[in-house]
Amino acid sequence: MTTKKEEKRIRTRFAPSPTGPLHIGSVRTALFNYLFARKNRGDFLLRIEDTDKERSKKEWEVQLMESLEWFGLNWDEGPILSDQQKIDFGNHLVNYLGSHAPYRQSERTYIYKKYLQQLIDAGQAYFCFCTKEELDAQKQYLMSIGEPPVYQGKCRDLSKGKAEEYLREGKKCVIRFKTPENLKISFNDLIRGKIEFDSSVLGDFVIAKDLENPLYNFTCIVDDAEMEISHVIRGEEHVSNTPKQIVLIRALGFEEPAYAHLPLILNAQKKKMSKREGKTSVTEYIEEGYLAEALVNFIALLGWNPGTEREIFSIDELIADFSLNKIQKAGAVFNLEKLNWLNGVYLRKKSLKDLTSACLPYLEKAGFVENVSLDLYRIKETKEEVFIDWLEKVVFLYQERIKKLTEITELVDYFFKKELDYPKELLAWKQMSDKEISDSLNASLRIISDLDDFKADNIQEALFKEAEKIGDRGSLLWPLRVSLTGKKSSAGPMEIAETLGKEKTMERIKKAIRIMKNE
RNA sequence: GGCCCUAUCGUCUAACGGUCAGGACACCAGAUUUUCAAUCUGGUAAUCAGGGUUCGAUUCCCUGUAGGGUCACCA
Repeated sequence: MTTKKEEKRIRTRFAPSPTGPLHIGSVRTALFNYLFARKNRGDFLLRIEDTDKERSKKEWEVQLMESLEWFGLNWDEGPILSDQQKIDFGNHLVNYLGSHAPYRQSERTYIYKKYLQQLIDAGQAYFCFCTKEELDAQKQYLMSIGEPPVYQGKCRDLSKGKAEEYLREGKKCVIRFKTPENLKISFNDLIRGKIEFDSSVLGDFVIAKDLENPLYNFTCIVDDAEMEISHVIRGEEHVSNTPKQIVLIRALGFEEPAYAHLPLILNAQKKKMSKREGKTSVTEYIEEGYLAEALVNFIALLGWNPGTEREIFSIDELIADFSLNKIQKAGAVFNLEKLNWLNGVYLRKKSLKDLTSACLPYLEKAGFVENVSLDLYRIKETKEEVFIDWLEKVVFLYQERIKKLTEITELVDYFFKKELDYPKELLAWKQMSDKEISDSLNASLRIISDLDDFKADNIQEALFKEAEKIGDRGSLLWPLRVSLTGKKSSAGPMEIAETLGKEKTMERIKKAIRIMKNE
């Protein structure tokens, strides 16, 4: 005889509803489910909770899966893709999905119906014919006298005959669960410890609009049981749903999963992040040029810590170090500054090739270049053709300076413009007089025109030699740099000159000289 | 309002009941530098309050305070 419980396979799920873009908090929920499953060599499932037919849209479902793909959060199993889904999802996503389509609640109505009927037959659920107006008034009243605003059970003991009669008449109704009275429902939250509720605060809650239209709390527990989910890891806002789900689980004789409720991600006002203020959907962060690695690293550290002082983690390293008991109980403010820093770290880590290809869409969108053929681009304004290698040189100059991919366009715009537009005063380093500026620019022009091998090192050597005579590098380099970029801050002038090429460099210095002459 | 949860630098967080309360971001100063970054060095900055328990409390208990979540025929 063995008393040791058989090791249950770890199975988690991410269960979003396709009613909008993926929320940053949902990504963290997905990530933690993923990390926990991978860490324990278990399964990670995706379940689309689209029981709300009004609000659920296929477009959101597609976008949601694309976001998950972007983050690299792959799920393990699912039904076979239908022909309709292949059309809806598009080639790219179909290729990506392979055989792992997500579970969709809208396709599982027959399952819920079966269990719903079971509860009704057993007298554990009943039809309620109360009107919305009636219920609203009741709720108002209960709250005004400080009682929990729960259903008072008017239809609870309606006779079977009467209910059937109403049903036949086509009277509007819902299905309520007959919540056991005077019952303490407690569960052991893996993050928070024991949490207890009194069943009186639950009331006879609605579990379905009708047999064909079950509601969240019901579909959720049926699916979790059917899919043999071992750990339900979800946001803190679900704590109050848990006792409802537990009484349903018991009524249906299912096995209770383990629960872990994640602390919320808060905005700067310490409130639950909402769409109203700030960016909450991941698509916005993607568009702004945050990298998946950076976002994953950042989000993981929001409410979880490795127990060491390490800050940088790849997703595989997170899997290796992840554990639920290192998760924080209190909500965490989304700290954009730290995300920016982390993104910079990952941007600097990227190979130049990868970074450049990540920047290209932004450069094209800004109208700087257009793709001509494989590696060939055309600068839109000058019609000049450049190879990808050259674009890599441009990007390289700013690899250490960008925090987000969007920033690349304003940083490098001067490489793509025919004419630079800047005020004359910008050419002055400290208190330089007009004459000093002109002299400085002429000196740079002379030095550069004398140079044969136009490499940054050579340019620097020649320039520094001249600067020594003047005794001040700034008065030579600043005007030169501004003449090439039209900006008060940028990468170094020698590197820029090399990238620009001798001809353009000279053109721009000459232009600056003309500006000094007020021409 | 009822119920539930939470509380360490501005923010994310570390600290078997014994640490000088540690790290990271941000900020400030210095080094480097033509500028802006990057980089390096240093610095400012916290245990919500009051009671217990204990030789000793950030840590355990109670009360208060503050903040958050939730109270749908949404999920």
